[in-house]
Amino acid sequence: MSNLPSISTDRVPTARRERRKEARPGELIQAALDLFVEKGFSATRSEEVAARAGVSKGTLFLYFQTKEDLFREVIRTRLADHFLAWEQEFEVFQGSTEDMLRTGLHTWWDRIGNTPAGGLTKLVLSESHHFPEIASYYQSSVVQPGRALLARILMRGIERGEFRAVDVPQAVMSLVSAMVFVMTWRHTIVACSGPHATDFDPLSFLMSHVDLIVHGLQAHPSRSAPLHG
Amino acid sequence: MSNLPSISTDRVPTARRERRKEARPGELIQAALDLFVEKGFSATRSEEVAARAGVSKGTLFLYFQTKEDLFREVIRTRLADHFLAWEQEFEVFQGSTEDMLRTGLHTWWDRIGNTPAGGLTKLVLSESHHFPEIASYYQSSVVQPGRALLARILMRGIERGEFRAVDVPQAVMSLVSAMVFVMTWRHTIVACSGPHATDFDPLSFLMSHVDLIVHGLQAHPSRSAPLHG
Amino acid sequence: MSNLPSISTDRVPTARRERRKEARPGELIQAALDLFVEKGFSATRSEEVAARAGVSKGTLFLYFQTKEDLFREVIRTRLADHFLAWEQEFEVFQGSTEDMLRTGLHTWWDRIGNTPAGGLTKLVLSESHHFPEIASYYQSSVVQPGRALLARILMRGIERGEFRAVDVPQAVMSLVSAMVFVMTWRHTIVACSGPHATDFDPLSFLMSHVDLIVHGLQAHPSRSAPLHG
Amino acid sequence: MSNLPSISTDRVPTARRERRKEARPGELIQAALDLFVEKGFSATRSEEVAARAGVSKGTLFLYFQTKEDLFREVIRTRLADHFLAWEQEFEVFQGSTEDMLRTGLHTWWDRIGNTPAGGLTKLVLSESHHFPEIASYYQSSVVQPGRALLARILMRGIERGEFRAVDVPQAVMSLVSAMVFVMTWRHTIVACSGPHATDFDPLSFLMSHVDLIVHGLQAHPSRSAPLHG
DNA sequence: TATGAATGAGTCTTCATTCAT
DNA sequence: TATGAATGAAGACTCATTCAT
Repeated sequence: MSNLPSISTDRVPTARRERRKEARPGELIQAALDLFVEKGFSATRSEEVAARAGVSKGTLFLYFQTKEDLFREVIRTRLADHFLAWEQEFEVFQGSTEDMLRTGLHTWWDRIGNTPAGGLTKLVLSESHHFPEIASYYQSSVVQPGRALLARILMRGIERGEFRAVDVPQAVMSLVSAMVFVMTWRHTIVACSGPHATDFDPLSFLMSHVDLIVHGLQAHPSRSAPLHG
Repeated sequence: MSNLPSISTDRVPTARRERRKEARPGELIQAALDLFVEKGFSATRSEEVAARAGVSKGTLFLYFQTKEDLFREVIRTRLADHFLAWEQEFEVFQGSTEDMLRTGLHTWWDRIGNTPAGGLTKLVLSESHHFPEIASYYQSSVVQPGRALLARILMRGIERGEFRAVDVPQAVMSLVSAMVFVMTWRHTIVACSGPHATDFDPLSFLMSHVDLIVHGLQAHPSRSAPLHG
Repeated sequence: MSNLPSISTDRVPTARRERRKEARPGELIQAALDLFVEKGFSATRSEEVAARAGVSKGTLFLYFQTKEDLFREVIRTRLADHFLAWEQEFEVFQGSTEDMLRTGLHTWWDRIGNTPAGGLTKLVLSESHHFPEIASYYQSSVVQPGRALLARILMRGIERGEFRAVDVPQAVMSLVSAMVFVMTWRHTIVACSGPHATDFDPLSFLMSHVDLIVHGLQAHPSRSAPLHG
Repeated sequence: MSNLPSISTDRVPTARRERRKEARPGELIQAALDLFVEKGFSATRSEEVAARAGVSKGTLFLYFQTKEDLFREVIRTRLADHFLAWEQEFEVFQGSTEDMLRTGLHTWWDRIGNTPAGGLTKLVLSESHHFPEIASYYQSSVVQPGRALLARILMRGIERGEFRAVDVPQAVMSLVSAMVFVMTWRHTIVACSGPHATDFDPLSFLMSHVDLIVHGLQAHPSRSAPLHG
């Protein structure tokens, strides 16, 4: 691996050491995400994160000033940075707003909710007393953009005459509450109760929830109801 | 049950000191509830709890084996013991199931959600990694009874023809998610963001949420909705 | 020892535990002084201090908030608190001011310079970069009072016509410099060079220094010189 | 000695890079001196020294085995090597010994005391616990030569009948103490107290000190003293 | 020669819990 | 019952030094 053809220039950053430098942060963030979600933020020792990423304690602090910083980066790369893509997908979506909501939540579940990243929300809640700045960062970089995106979807429905002119921010929260809830549930009750947790399937709950919300939102609820009866 | 007026018990506390002895656990639990909610569980030192209750550190451990034990007792006396009363109120309720839902959530908000006890849910979530047993206990003594109570209400609505025959457990969760959400929100985002948190009023959100859910639940949605009455 | 006659009241703080509480701070300060002077402040681990005082690490922090705090207390009790007594001795001194100076420095050498406390000055110098507040504290609680006391002595000499009307603050510094010097020397050069340090006796240097300050080097300094020729 | 104009040495550095190679140690030493004095020895990270000298961390360790080595070299090149020149100046001095003392201290102040090199003494004191060898080295290569030089001056005064036949080594120390004192003071108290440190001017103190040493405090010291002339 | 990524030893402080009184 | 002095485990972060390139 370190014997790449030395054809081109004599000082190309090809060496193992060089390549690691670019890969390290991502490896550390991945290790941190897994361990934080698995054991909690405070309960995870920074040395464990380093060890799982295959480096020593000191190396971790070469890339992240503090453990809190690492946490912030995990949130940024695993949650906050997704919004740009989502907003673009929103722009090009064709179809009914009801479908949009279902597709949106389904996609979110696949990409976030049902992945380790879904555990971050609970971590932020758990550590908000100890690390208020993290909670603040999460609020501004994840919650606000998320609410804004959902609000645009609901307004699209209202503008197109698909939905009633309900209080959009409140309705957004009705959706957010379900998303937060399934993430929290998965990493609390399920993690503790184990097997009999099968009486609650997050994705099917999300779809039922959207169903309920949409029926509640519909401008002409009578016709469409049979679709999901 | 042990909090009945002390008329017929076998230990009538005559002396002042005697009375303190019996009151101690309650005073400690109250102090613990307030401090845990205010500062978080791990951030609250046992000595602080003792001090607020007016006793010394050692005395706290005379009544509760560990800090975790104290936490469990707080949950039991401040949350779990409420369900008996609620179930009785449910039996005698007269009126539409929609009213019942609104009244129920409103009452819950006044008695639990908007009191320090409402902060316990977030504490349980936050500490579930450290104390899975407490999460389990909360699940069986608070969540399950709560879900059962809400399920009975929804089934009442369906039986009386007021609601569609939706998936009851899922719909219950749609309600639970909002309740959990407002409690969590109050003690996380609001606590951190401060003033501009005024864009979210928990009670009005709850009512909006019920509104949305009920519209989604209604058997004949077209007639009933004076949209924002 | 713990079986003292239980005659008087039943709750006298006679017990071993009680008595220790009052003795502990002093024991810890003594242990800290010895170790700090012996090994340096930073090089002394707090656990060592505790161990030398015969207690555990935690106990140290029961009496002193931080290691820096402990340092400050060492300075206060071993240096700063002496000034009151010295000022009283100054008031009642009878005799020539030259004698006063000699007696003062001699006393200082016996009580401070030649004891472990004499090592504190060098510690303060050494740690002034890391703990500027300590240097500040030392400056205001030791240096300033010390300079003030010496200034009063010199002014007494001037007022009584024994001394020339020299620049008092500067002359004070000439004395201070020697005091600081002998303390520093003892704990630096001597500590490192070992045996051949015998070419420098601090006390006799101090006396020679006073002699020089009072009489100067000049070959024809009038009448008074013969006194100490 | 090795800093003579590079005329006749056997290694004439032709290329620019070649010149850098030879200049490196000096640049690193200069950077180290400045930073050590400014921030203290242990508070200065090796990387900072390298950075200020315009090289990378690794390069520093190419020229100096350890940080302690670098410290030793700073002392050698910036202090120890001055004595040769001073001794030559001593030989050719014309004038009274009192003038010689004044001139000597004044020169020392300009060339050492008032330059970054003056901070080295305090560094040696501060780090003597950690690096006793350095203190030893300083003692033999700076203190002893310094004392010897001052002793020769005093003895000149005695031989020429200008001074009393005092104990020369002790009197030397009286001068040394002031020199050490002003260097220490500048880099400790002043660095911490800031502005109001203006009540102490090192050079004027040095001159006052020489005045006192030479003339003494006495009120009637005969003809010789044009008191503040 | 020069670089800079990687290493890992070392320490203060908190606080739940105990137990002598 | 009540006290409060004492215990001791546990973990983040720095930086001199190395060595692969």
